[in-house]
Amino acid sequence: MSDEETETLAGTVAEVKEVGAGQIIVRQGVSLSECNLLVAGMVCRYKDLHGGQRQILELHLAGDFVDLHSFPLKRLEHNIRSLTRVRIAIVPHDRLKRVTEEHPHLARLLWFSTLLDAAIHREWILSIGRRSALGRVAHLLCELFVRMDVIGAVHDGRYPLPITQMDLADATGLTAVHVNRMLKKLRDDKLLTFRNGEVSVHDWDGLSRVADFDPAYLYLERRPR
Amino acid sequence: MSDEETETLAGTVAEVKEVGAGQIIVRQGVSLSECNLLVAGMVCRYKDLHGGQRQILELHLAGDFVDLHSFPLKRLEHNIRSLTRVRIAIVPHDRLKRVTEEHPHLARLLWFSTLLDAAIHREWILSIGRRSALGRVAHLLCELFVRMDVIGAVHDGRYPLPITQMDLADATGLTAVHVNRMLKKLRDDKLLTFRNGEVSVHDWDGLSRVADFDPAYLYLERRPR
DNA sequence: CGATAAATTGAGGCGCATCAAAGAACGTGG
DNA sequence: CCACGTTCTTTGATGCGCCTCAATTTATCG
Repeated sequence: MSDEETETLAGTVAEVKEVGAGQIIVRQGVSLSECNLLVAGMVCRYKDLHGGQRQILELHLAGDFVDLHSFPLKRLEHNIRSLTRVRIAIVPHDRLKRVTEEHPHLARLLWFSTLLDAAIHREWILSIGRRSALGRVAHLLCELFVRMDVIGAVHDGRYPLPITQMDLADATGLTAVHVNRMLKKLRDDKLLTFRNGEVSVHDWDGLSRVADFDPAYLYLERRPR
Repeated sequence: MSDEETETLAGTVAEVKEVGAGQIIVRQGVSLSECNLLVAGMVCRYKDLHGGQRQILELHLAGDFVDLHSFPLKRLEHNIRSLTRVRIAIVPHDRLKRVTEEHPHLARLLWFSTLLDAAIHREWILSIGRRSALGRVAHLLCELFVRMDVIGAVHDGRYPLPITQMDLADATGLTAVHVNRMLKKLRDDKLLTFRNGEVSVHDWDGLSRVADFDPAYLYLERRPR
């Protein structure tokens, strides 16, 4: 994104607000007229079954345009909830409409951003469908390592992860008890430690191997305009 | 989509070709300069782990713009394979670029179409992560019923599904053996029959209940321009 | 510092996988 | 149109990975 485009996008922000941890930011089925750009903190998208089972669909970090897809979709079929205290920039749909019509390249970048979410969804389908419990946990923590690294949140192989093991369970399709056992195994195998809201990677190559991790799906390479 | 927009989009087609069953249409990682619009037949997107386990990510029916997301993404991180003999319309990226710049509303419709895929991905994450094996199979067959109905392929509660039980297994994160048992149970419970490449739904309400199916994620309602 | 939520560990059970083999459907060529 | 190989479906027997239930320890927060 060019500096000019960054400025154009920044100009669409109508308001910046703070929300506490554990708050529902967008509720499924509600008609929407604005999007939420996550400035600081962490949120998740999730869905529940009637039986009460919860599945987290994606984890979002600072910089993510959490519900940009509500612009074309008009409503969401899932909920969005803050995992920590968060700062959110509000972008009205009508401003997005104007900006995307006047700036085709920026429009494609925004489109790209929603497609990146879809690519992450697909990797999660693979993960939950075919990876072992250990592989699933390892893979998720690999993904977050790379995404945290992109936003400069990794230092000395460590990054903050202020969520519970139950959240990890809901993201991987496991139970909190089993996630705990898998984390113990990763720790015992000297691959990584997750403690006090921080992930510390000790052996990236070993971890990637267990996770069968390939960052290609995160589309990190520089792209032509 | 207006008649004029339909015509505009039709004008972007450079070529229509036929491909046999079981052919790879797009290979992961390859740089792309055109998209494939499925005119007839059925294709799937899938990914493999190094261990050889396969996961199908989405099933596509006639009318689906199978890899429209390659337009902004430039390459795909998964494969696309024909499940049956298919007819495909080829749309070059440069024509899409021109059309989307000149027709903002059509651009949003195309964006919407890729977001619908993402919504389907999310429902699959929920399905594979939290539904029972029976629920997963039932839910997938519910989804296909509704999508087949949209394209007018459902007659007397029946629709064609020319794929194998192994394909169903790869789509639901199960084994072919267990899918077979779940199909038997659905049959014994008089909910549906899947035989000779055709699904016959006997009890939609019962099936929906077992699947915990809610078609909201398919965004079927009419939307404002 | 007390209350509450989260992490940890153990014991036991179930759902789905794995392995195996027979039967049915399908495609292909004679 | 039938013979035949191949793929797909079906069913049974067995095992394991993850879930469930439960209790204790540790962290978090007002």
